[in-house]
Amino acid sequence: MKKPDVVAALAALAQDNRLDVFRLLVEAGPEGLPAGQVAQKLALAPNTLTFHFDRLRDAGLVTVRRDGRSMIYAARFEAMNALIGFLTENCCQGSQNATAEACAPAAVCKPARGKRAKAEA
Amino acid sequence: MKKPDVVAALAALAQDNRLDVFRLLVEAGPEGLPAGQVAQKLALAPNTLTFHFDRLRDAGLVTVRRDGRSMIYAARFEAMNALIGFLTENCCQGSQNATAEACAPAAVCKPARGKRAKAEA
DNA sequence: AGAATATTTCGATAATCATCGAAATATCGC
DNA sequence: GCGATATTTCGATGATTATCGAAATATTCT
Repeated sequence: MKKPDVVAALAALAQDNRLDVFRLLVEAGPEGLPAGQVAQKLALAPNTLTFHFDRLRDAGLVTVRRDGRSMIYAARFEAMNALIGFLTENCCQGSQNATAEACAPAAVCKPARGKRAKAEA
Repeated sequence: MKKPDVVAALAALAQDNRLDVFRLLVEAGPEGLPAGQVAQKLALAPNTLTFHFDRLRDAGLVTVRRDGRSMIYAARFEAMNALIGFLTENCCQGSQNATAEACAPAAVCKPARGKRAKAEA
């Protein structure tokens, strides 16, 4: 993943509603969700949602396909992993220098099936 | 790490120059770097750089301390790890559903001392 | 074809952002 | 205290952003 793509992905996720949208799609899994369902769950105007979907799509974080009159959006886990990979490699090293804090090793993409532990907030 | 903090951190990193600044600080390690040195390495005007530092600082991604007439900025690895943790937990699950692509497990904060492998681009 | 549903496109608007030049502040060495 | 160095503050500016209402497009059903 090259830097411009990383910046684009970060920018796409750096917005309240968009982060919610993406998280919802992640939770929904590879099947994805129809735009309307996302709009309803997050209480977003359909045109505003289109705006956000476009940005997530431009950043390569989601895909769309049509199903009847619905548009089904789905998270691209591949892209998300590439992003995390970049951040990990480029923005989280030097940890062995760190004093006490810092760098609790953690696995990327843990199984976490059953309604994960509410994620703290 | 709560969602607003996550959004703030993502926004802070979602800018070309700022991502460079942060990466430089990460590379520099906990010791940090004087503002002037960062300005020089990245060819940024000092006032512009202050602007970016402020944003990184508001997002909790860097710290400052004064040393003589220099201001020394340093990356907060702790915050970076929290961010990666959030993304991993909240935005990278459902992987076991994923078909082939997706979710190559990787360690957060690998040692990576000797001038890491150029990071692809 | 015509009504209904799902989503997108268009145009406008207020807010935030990145950058700049000029001036201010803090610290050092003399 | 004075000149020099390092960085920040201030004010302005053009660009991008998120949201909205209204209209357009696509698809299904009858």
